Amino acid sequence: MSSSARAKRAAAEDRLDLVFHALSDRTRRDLLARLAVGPAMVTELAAPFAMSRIAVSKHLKVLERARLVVRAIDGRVHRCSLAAAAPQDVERWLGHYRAFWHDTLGALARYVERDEKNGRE
Amino acid sequence: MSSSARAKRAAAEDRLDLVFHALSDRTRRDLLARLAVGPAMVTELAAPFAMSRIAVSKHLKVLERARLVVRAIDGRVHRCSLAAAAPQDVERWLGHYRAFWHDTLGALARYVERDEKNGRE
DNA sequence: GCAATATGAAACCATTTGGTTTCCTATAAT
DNA sequence: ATTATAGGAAACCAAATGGTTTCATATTGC
Repeated sequence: MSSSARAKRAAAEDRLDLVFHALSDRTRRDLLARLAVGPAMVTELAAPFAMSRIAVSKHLKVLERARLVVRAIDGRVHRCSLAAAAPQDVERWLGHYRAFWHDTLGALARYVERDEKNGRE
Repeated sequence: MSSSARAKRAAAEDRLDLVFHALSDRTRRDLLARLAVGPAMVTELAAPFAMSRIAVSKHLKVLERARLVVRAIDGRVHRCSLAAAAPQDVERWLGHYRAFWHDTLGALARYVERDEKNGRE
């Protein structure tokens, strides 16, 4: 149980790595913005950018790994769309800091405390 | 005006790059968590980690560049603390996606629209 | 069947990243 | 004055990033 909890925690950390890294690139944020308007295929997504289609394709893969984007393959067309579900772990993580920034300190301190108990490393 | 608006926007984008990148590393997130408990000097911050002080120092520099952490030099001691102010741009950015994920689509579409008008690129 | 299209795979390249170790410089403390 | 302490700087290294180009593979349209 403690071991599975640790495993789950490690996975959540990985997800945070993936999501934050995915968001740290302007091109990828632009792709998300475009996808927010509606689904699109890869070529369509790549068109507005001053870089090769392959480069955009790689960015899409990063977004997919972070599970921010999903892809439905239909014949030769790959239709990409924003993942419907919010990244809960990210929201949760940021929530603690928002609490800190807004009402100064309490919530995050509690978070860290809980964290220690939960057998971090 | 439109040129200065563009410049400001580019700066905001850079900030997003910096902040998201800073958050994409587990060590750095752990540092933030530690700092949320209270200010600390570099050696103190480095102690719990299985890496050199210099490595932690570099991570701190990344957090500083993203303006998530500030440093007050007092004699030979560098006292680091969480930046008091929330990264507004980040909050704003995420806010739009939160809106999308929660009430599906509307807010983000509006965001993108406004974005186009505001002379992106 | 054949040409055009949508896409990925592989190999490559320069730069950045996350680490290290080995110095060097201030400031304290005794 | 000497020694211990807090810290950065520089040089280095392996691995990951963000690009590229070239080639390969399905699918679709005629």
